[in-house]
Amino acid sequence: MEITIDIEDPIPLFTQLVEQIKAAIIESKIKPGDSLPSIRQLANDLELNSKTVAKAYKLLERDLVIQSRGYRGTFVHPEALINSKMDLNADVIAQLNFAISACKKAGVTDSEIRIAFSCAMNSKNN
Amino acid sequence: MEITIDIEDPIPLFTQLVEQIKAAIIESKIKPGDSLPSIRQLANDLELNSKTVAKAYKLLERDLVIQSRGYRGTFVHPEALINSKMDLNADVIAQLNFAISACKKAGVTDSEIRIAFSCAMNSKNN
DNA sequence: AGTTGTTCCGTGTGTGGTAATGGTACATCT
DNA sequence: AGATGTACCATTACCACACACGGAACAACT
Repeated sequence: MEITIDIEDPIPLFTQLVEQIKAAIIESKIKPGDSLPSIRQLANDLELNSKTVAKAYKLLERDLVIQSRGYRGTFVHPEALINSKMDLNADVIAQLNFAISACKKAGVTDSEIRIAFSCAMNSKNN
Repeated sequence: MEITIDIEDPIPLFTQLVEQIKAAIIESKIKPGDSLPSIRQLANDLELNSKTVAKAYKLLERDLVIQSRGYRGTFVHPEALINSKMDLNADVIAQLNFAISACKKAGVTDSEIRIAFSCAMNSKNN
Protein backbone atom coordinates (compact mmCIF):
# COMPACT_ATOMS: atom_id res chain seq x y z
CA MET A 1 0.00 0.00 0.00
CA GLU A 2 1.80 3.08 -1.22
CA ILE A 3 0.26 6.29 0.02
CA THR A 4 1.56 9.69 -0.93
CA ILE A 5 0.53 12.83 0.91
CA ASP A 6 1.16 16.18 -0.73
CA ILE A 7 1.24 18.97 1.83
CA GLU A 8 1.24 21.60 -0.93
CA ASP A 9 -2.00 20.22 -2.35
CA PRO A 10 -4.99 22.39 -1.43
CA ILE A 11 -6.96 19.19 -0.82
CA PRO A 12 -7.12 18.55 2.94
CA LEU A 13 -4.69 15.89 4.16
CA PHE A 14 -7.35 13.67 5.68
CA THR A 15 -9.25 13.81 2.38
CA GLN A 16 -6.19 12.71 0.45
CA LEU A 17 -5.84 9.79 2.82
CA VAL A 18 -9.48 8.76 2.49
CA GLU A 19 -9.39 8.96 -1.30
CA GLN A 20 -6.18 7.01 -1.63
CA ILE A 21 -7.34 4.23 0.64
CA LYS A 22 -10.60 3.96 -1.27
CA ALA A 23 -8.63 3.92 -4.52
CA ALA A 24 -6.36 1.18 -3.20
CA ILE A 25 -9.42 -0.91 -2.43
CA ILE A 26 -10.98 -0.33 -5.83
CA GLU A 27 -7.71 -1.31 -7.49
CA SER A 28 -7.64 -4.41 -5.28
CA LYS A 29 -4.33 -3.44 -3.77
CA ILE A 30 -6.04 -4.05 -0.46
CA LYS A 31 -8.72 -6.68 -0.05
CA PRO A 32 -11.53 -7.20 2.46
CA GLY A 33 -10.19 -8.66 5.68
CA ASP A 34 -6.72 -7.21 5.26
CA SER A 35 -5.38 -5.36 8.27
CA LEU A 36 -4.53 -1.70 8.10
CA PRO A 37 -1.68 -0.01 9.94
CA SER A 38 -2.60 1.56 13.24
CA ILE A 39 -3.40 5.24 13.46
CA ARG A 40 -0.18 6.14 15.21
CA GLN A 41 1.94 3.94 12.95
CA LEU A 42 0.48 5.39 9.76
CA ALA A 43 0.84 8.88 11.17
CA ASN A 44 4.52 8.17 11.74
CA ASP A 45 5.07 6.72 8.27
CA LEU A 46 3.37 9.62 6.51
CA GLU A 47 4.73 12.21 8.93
CA LEU A 48 1.23 13.29 9.84
CA ASN A 49 -0.45 14.08 13.11
CA SER A 50 -2.25 11.10 14.55
CA LYS A 51 -5.43 13.18 14.77
CA THR A 52 -5.42 13.65 11.03
CA VAL A 53 -5.15 9.93 10.40
CA ALA A 54 -7.77 9.23 13.05
CA LYS A 55 -10.16 11.58 11.26
CA ALA A 56 -9.65 9.78 7.97
CA TYR A 57 -10.16 6.38 9.59
CA LYS A 58 -13.30 7.58 11.31
CA LEU A 59 -14.79 8.71 8.01
CA LEU A 60 -13.81 5.47 6.30
CA GLU A 61 -15.45 3.49 9.04
CA ARG A 62 -18.63 5.51 8.77
CA ASP A 63 -18.72 4.77 5.04
CA LEU A 64 -18.31 1.05 5.85
CA VAL A 65 -15.02 0.89 4.01
CA ILE A 66 -13.00 -0.19 7.03
CA GLN A 67 -13.82 -1.74 10.40
CA SER A 68 -12.04 -0.86 13.61
CA ARG A 69 -12.20 -3.80 15.99
CA GLY A 70 -11.16 -1.76 18.97
CA TYR A 71 -7.88 -2.90 20.39
CA ARG A 72 -7.43 -5.64 17.83
CA GLY A 73 -6.66 -3.24 15.04
CA THR A 74 -8.38 -1.97 11.92
CA PHE A 75 -9.42 -4.08 8.96
CA VAL A 76 -10.89 -3.68 5.51
CA HIS A 77 -14.66 -4.04 5.55
CA PRO A 78 -16.14 -7.15 3.88
CA GLU A 79 -18.15 -4.97 1.47
CA ALA A 80 -15.48 -2.34 1.13
CA LEU A 81 -15.36 -2.66 -2.64
CA ILE A 82 -18.98 -1.62 -3.12
CA ASN A 83 -18.92 1.03 -0.43
CA SER A 84 -15.76 2.62 -1.79
CA LYS A 85 -17.55 3.41 -5.01
CA MET A 86 -20.54 4.94 -3.26
CA ASP A 87 -20.56 8.66 -2.81
CA LEU A 88 -22.57 9.64 0.23
CA ASN A 89 -22.05 13.29 -0.57
CA ALA A 90 -23.86 12.97 -3.89
CA ASP A 91 -27.11 12.16 -2.12
CA VAL A 92 -26.56 14.93 0.38
CA ILE A 93 -25.89 17.47 -2.33
CA ALA A 94 -28.98 16.36 -4.23
CA GLN A 95 -31.14 16.72 -1.15
CA LEU A 96 -29.80 20.15 -0.31
CA ASN A 97 -29.96 21.23 -3.93
CA PHE A 98 -33.66 20.49 -3.93
CA ALA A 99 -34.37 22.53 -0.82
CA ILE A 100 -32.17 25.39 -1.93
CA SER A 101 -33.52 25.72 -5.44
CA ALA A 102 -37.03 25.67 -3.97
CA CYS A 103 -36.04 28.60 -1.79
CA LYS A 104 -34.47 30.49 -4.68
CA LYS A 105 -37.58 30.07 -6.75
CA ALA A 106 -39.57 31.49 -3.86
CA GLY A 107 -37.43 34.63 -4.14
CA VAL A 108 -35.30 34.08 -1.08
CA THR A 109 -31.96 35.88 -1.18
CA ASP A 110 -28.76 33.86 -1.17
CA SER A 111 -27.60 35.50 2.01
CA GLU A 112 -30.95 34.80 3.64
CA ILE A 113 -30.59 31.15 2.70
CA ARG A 114 -27.12 31.14 4.20
CA ILE A 115 -28.41 32.69 7.41
CA ALA A 116 -31.27 30.21 7.60
CA PHE A 117 -28.79 27.42 6.96
CA SER A 118 -26.49 28.34 9.83
CA CYS A 119 -29.60 28.76 11.98
CA ALA A 120 -30.69 25.25 11.12
CA MET A 121 -27.19 23.88 11.67
CA ASN A 122 -26.80 25.47 15.08
CA SER A 123 -30.21 24.45 16.33
CA LYS A 124 -30.26 21.26 18.34
CA ASN A 125 -33.15 19.64 16.46
CA ASN A 126 -31.41 16.44 15.53
CA MET B 1 -43.72 57.54 10.81
CA GLU B 2 -41.10 57.58 13.53
CA ILE B 3 -38.20 55.31 12.80
CA THR B 4 -35.31 54.87 15.17
CA ILE B 5 -32.08 53.23 14.12
CA ASP B 6 -29.72 52.02 16.82
CA ILE B 7 -26.18 51.71 15.53
CA GLU B 8 -25.08 49.93 18.70
CA ASP B 9 -27.73 47.26 18.21
CA PRO B 10 -26.21 43.99 16.93
CA ILE B 11 -29.23 43.66 14.63
CA PRO B 12 -28.23 44.78 11.10
CA LEU B 13 -29.39 48.28 10.23
CA PHE B 14 -31.34 47.21 7.14
CA THR B 15 -33.13 44.60 9.29
CA GLN B 16 -34.09 47.21 11.83
CA LEU B 17 -35.54 49.30 9.03
CA VAL B 18 -37.50 46.39 7.57
CA GLU B 19 -38.91 45.40 10.95
CA GLN B 20 -39.94 48.91 11.90
CA ILE B 21 -41.68 49.57 8.62
CA LYS B 22 -43.55 46.29 8.92
CA ALA B 23 -44.45 47.19 12.51
CA ALA B 24 -45.70 50.60 11.41
CA ILE B 25 -47.97 48.92 8.90
CA ILE B 26 -49.29 46.41 11.41
CA GLU B 27 -50.02 49.23 13.85
CA SER B 28 -51.76 51.09 11.01
CA LYS B 29 -49.42 54.05 11.30
CA ILE B 30 -49.00 53.64 7.57
CA LYS B 31 -51.78 52.39 5.36
CA PRO B 32 -51.92 50.77 1.94
CA GLY B 33 -51.47 53.36 -0.79
CA ASP B 34 -49.49 55.76 1.38
CA SER B 35 -46.27 57.00 -0.15
CA LEU B 36 -42.95 56.30 1.48
CA PRO B 37 -39.96 58.65 1.55
CA SER B 38 -37.44 58.10 -1.21
CA ILE B 39 -34.36 56.04 -0.58
CA ARG B 40 -32.01 59.00 -0.56
CA GLN B 41 -34.32 61.11 1.59
CA LEU B 42 -34.81 58.42 4.21
CA ALA B 43 -31.09 57.76 4.19
CA ASN B 44 -30.51 61.42 4.94
CA ASP B 45 -33.09 61.54 7.72
CA LEU B 46 -31.76 58.44 9.45
CA GLU B 47 -28.13 59.27 8.69
CA LEU B 48 -27.71 56.00 6.85
CA ASN B 49 -26.07 55.12 3.58
CA SER B 50 -28.51 55.04 0.70
CA LYS B 51 -27.41 51.48 -0.08
CA THR B 52 -28.59 50.32 3.31
CA VAL B 53 -32.04 51.84 2.81
CA ALA B 54 -32.18 50.50 -0.75
CA LYS B 55 -31.50 47.01 0.58
CA ALA B 56 -34.32 47.30 3.08
CA TYR B 57 -36.73 48.59 0.43
CA LYS B 58 -35.78 45.79 -1.92
CA LEU B 59 -36.58 43.19 0.69
CA LEU B 60 -39.86 44.87 1.58
CA GLU B 61 -40.83 44.92 -2.06
CA ARG B 62 -40.02 41.23 -2.44
CA ASP B 63 -42.24 40.47 0.52
CA LEU B 64 -45.02 42.49 -1.14
CA VAL B 65 -45.08 44.96 1.71
CA ILE B 66 -44.24 47.95 -0.45
CA GLN B 67 -44.39 48.71 -4.16
CA SER B 68 -41.81 50.78 -5.99
CA ARG B 69 -43.39 52.39 -9.03
CA GLY B 70 -40.10 53.32 -10.63
CA TYR B 71 -39.71 57.03 -10.96
CA ARG B 72 -43.02 57.79 -9.33
CA GLY B 73 -41.89 56.84 -5.87
CA THR B 74 -42.55 54.01 -3.44
CA PHE B 75 -45.90 53.15 -1.92
CA VAL B 76 -47.37 50.77 0.62
CA HIS B 77 -48.64 47.60 -1.00
CA PRO B 78 -52.43 47.03 -1.08
CA GLU B 79 -52.06 43.80 0.87
CA ALA B 80 -49.22 45.05 3.05
CA LEU B 81 -51.07 44.29 6.25
CA ILE B 82 -51.28 40.56 5.58
CA ASN B 83 -47.82 40.29 4.07
CA SER B 84 -46.20 42.14 6.95
CA LYS B 85 -47.24 39.39 9.30
CA MET B 86 -45.85 36.63 7.12
CA ASP B 87 -42.38 35.39 7.84
CA LEU B 88 -40.76 33.97 4.76
CA ASN B 89 -37.62 33.02 6.65
CA ALA B 90 -39.55 30.73 8.95
CA ASP B 91 -40.57 28.57 6.01
CA VAL B 92 -37.05 28.57 4.65
CA ILE B 93 -35.59 27.51 7.95
CA ALA B 94 -38.16 24.75 8.28
CA GLN B 95 -37.40 23.45 4.83
CA LEU B 96 -33.65 23.48 5.39
CA ASN B 97 -34.07 22.00 8.85
CA PHE B 98 -35.82 19.02 7.32
CA ALA B 99 -33.10 18.36 4.77
CA ILE B 100 -30.31 18.90 7.27
CA SER B 101 -31.70 16.67 9.99
CA ALA B 102 -32.22 13.98 7.36
CA CYS B 103 -28.53 14.24 6.48
CA LYS B 104 -27.48 14.15 10.11
CA LYS B 105 -29.52 11.04 10.72
CA ALA B 106 -27.77 9.46 7.73
CA GLY B 107 -24.49 10.01 9.58
CA VAL B 108 -23.21 12.90 7.51
CA THR B 109 -20.73 15.13 9.28
CA ASP B 110 -21.59 18.75 9.94
CA SER B 111 -18.62 19.95 7.94
CA GLU B 112 -19.61 17.67 5.07
CA ILE B 113 -23.06 19.18 5.10
CA ARG B 114 -21.54 22.62 5.00
CA ILE B 115 -19.37 21.69 2.05
CA ALA B 116 -22.33 20.20 0.22
CA PHE B 117 -24.29 23.32 1.01
CA SER B 118 -21.76 25.70 -0.50
CA CYS B 119 -21.54 23.34 -3.47
CA ALA B 120 -25.29 23.57 -3.95
CA MET B 121 -25.25 27.33 -3.54
CA ASN B 122 -22.51 27.85 -6.09
CA SER B 123 -24.01 25.54 -8.66
CA LYS B 124 -26.02 27.27 -11.35
CA ASN B 125 -29.11 25.07 -11.02
CA ASN B 126 -31.66 27.78 -10.51
C1' DA C 1 -33.26 70.45 -14.06
C1' DG C 2 -34.17 67.50 -10.50
C1' DT C 3 -35.60 63.20 -8.53
C1' DT C 4 -36.92 58.44 -8.91
C1' DG C 5 -35.17 53.31 -8.27
C1' DT C 6 -31.43 50.55 -9.83
C1' DT C 7 -26.83 48.77 -10.83
C1' DC C 8 -21.95 48.68 -11.29
C1' DC C 9 -17.26 49.39 -9.39
C1' DG C 10 -14.79 49.25 -4.98
C1' DT C 11 -13.00 49.21 0.59
C1' DG C 12 -12.88 47.78 5.38
C1' DT C 13 -14.24 45.25 9.61
C1' DG C 14 -15.86 41.57 12.13
C1' DT C 15 -17.49 36.84 12.65
C1' DG C 16 -17.35 32.04 12.12
C1' DG C 17 -15.93 27.74 10.12
C1' DT C 18 -12.22 24.43 8.52
C1' DA C 19 -7.94 22.22 8.78
C1' DA C 20 -4.09 20.88 11.18
C1' DT C 21 -1.30 20.83 15.00
C1' DG C 22 -0.17 19.51 20.05
C1' DG C 23 -0.82 17.36 24.70
C1' DT C 24 -3.10 14.26 27.89
C1' DA C 25 -5.89 10.63 29.42
C1' DC C 26 -8.92 6.51 29.34
C1' DA C 27 -10.29 1.36 29.18
C1' DT C 28 -9.17 -2.73 26.91
C1' DC C 29 -6.86 -6.01 24.51
C1' DT C 30 -2.25 -8.92 23.32
C1' DA D 1 4.45 -3.41 29.44
C1' DG D 2 2.95 -1.96 25.14
C1' DA D 3 -0.30 -1.03 21.67
C1' DT D 4 -5.07 -0.27 20.33
C1' DG D 5 -9.09 3.29 19.14
C1' DT D 6 -11.16 7.13 21.29
C1' DA D 7 -12.16 11.34 23.93
C1' DC D 8 -11.17 15.77 25.91
C1' DC D 9 -8.55 20.16 26.33
C1' DA D 10 -6.27 23.77 23.44
C1' DT D 11 -3.97 27.06 19.52
C1' DT D 12 -2.73 28.73 14.85
C1' DA D 13 -3.60 30.15 10.09
C1' DC D 14 -6.59 30.79 6.47
C1' DC D 15 -10.74 31.85 3.85
C1' DA D 16 -15.58 32.96 2.93
C1' DC D 17 -19.18 35.79 4.04
C1' DA D 18 -22.23 39.64 6.10
C1' DC D 19 -22.57 44.26 6.83
C1' DA D 20 -21.90 48.94 5.96
C1' DC D 21 -19.86 52.44 3.51
C1' DG D 22 -18.56 55.43 -0.80
C1' DG D 23 -18.63 57.06 -5.68
C1' DA D 24 -20.55 57.00 -10.10
C1' DA D 25 -23.70 56.23 -13.75
C1' DC D 26 -28.12 54.91 -16.04
C1' DA D 27 -33.05 55.61 -18.16
C1' DA D 28 -37.41 57.54 -17.22
C1' DC D 29 -40.50 60.18 -14.96
C1' DT D 30 -42.40 65.21 -12.98
